[in-house]
Amino acid sequence: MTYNKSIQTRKNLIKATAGLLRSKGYSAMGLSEVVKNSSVPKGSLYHHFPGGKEELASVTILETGENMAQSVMVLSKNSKDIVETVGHYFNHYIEQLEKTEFQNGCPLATTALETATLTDTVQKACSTSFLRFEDILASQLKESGLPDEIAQKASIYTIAAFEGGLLLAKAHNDTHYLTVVRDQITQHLKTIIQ
Amino acid sequence: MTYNKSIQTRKNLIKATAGLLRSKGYSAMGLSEVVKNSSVPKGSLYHHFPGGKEELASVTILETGENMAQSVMVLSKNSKDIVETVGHYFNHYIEQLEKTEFQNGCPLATTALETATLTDTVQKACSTSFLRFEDILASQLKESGLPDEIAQKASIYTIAAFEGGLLLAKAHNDTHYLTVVRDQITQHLKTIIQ
DNA sequence: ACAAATATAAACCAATTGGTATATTTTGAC
DNA sequence: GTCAAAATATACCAATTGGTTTATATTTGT
Repeated sequence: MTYNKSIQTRKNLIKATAGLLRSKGYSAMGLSEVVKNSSVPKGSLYHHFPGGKEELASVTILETGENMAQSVMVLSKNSKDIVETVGHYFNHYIEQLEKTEFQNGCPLATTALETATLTDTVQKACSTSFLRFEDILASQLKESGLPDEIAQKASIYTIAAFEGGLLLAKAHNDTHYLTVVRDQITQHLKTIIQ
Repeated sequence: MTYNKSIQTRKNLIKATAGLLRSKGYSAMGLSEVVKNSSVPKGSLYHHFPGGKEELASVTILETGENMAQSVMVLSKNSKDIVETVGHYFNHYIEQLEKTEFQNGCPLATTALETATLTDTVQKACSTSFLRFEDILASQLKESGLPDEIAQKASIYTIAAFEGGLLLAKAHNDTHYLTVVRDQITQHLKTIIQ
């Protein structure tokens, strides 16, 4: 085996970081909390991520973006059309919010807002992750017959509604806001894909 | 005069806090930064806000919410209909983002996401402020002839799109995202108010 | 099996965090 | 003008922050 334990350590660090970034964001996430939640000593953290907090967060955010994109792909394979896919995606987050007492909203949002003008590397990681998400959704919309430019704009619009809905739901501690947004955006999508 | 300097001190503290909450959020805002930006000694801060950081942030957030609601009212008085009002509101934030190199997005969003599961008092302040905003917009939509329930839902949908657009614009450091969302939501509003 | 590369552990650091204590100054009503 | 209340200023605190160092242990290819 080639450094199995090492790979596991890295995975544990990223997993703990992802959870903390999602629930509390970048600034409130202490590295002491990361090492505690992952049962990894601090020395190992700096061995795997010499760039410290910024590198750890950047790598985690990029992996998170990849996971989000993947889950859209999986979801769309099990749905009859893009409208159903988006509906399911909203429902997944509604469940997450309720299951975790509103700790688990969008894995990127809080960090993206905080780091936009704080650290270049994390900001770029967030941007890349959102772009990945946007492109996957846009490609699904194109498959529904929308022209390229329309699809790209509809993708942005849908993600904006999604993020805004998540924000309001978390701010109010009430998933009602997310259901309202879900119903309206799916209605809109239904009308534009003939 | 009755304690003019005291009132000014309080105003300075709230103004500095508002700026920091808007650009960096709650966790990254240090009280040492607040007292520096406001030229107020730390002792005065705890005199005016015995509850410390939480109280200072809560009061600031509530005042910010009031200001946002007021600006919608002013804007709608100078617009021919709700569609124009919303368009102008988006444009204002587009300008703000560009003018401040993406520091000044939504004055509530970052703090709302961070504090949703961190502090009860700040979370409630954010919720109250968003609700104030939502109700003002809903009442404007009702004046355009929409039935109560439809207006309330359209208000939520509009604010979600707005917040999501701001989030994406900040995450990407690109106001393009906000213009796309603006165009689509105003188009939508145009169709529902006959 | 063994040396070289890699990873872990734990003690340690300066700087900053939110928050206090207390002495001094300023204020306004009488 | 006096005096009590209110506000300000400064020095201070323990706790935590991100980050470093160094010694030890573990894996690895050969």
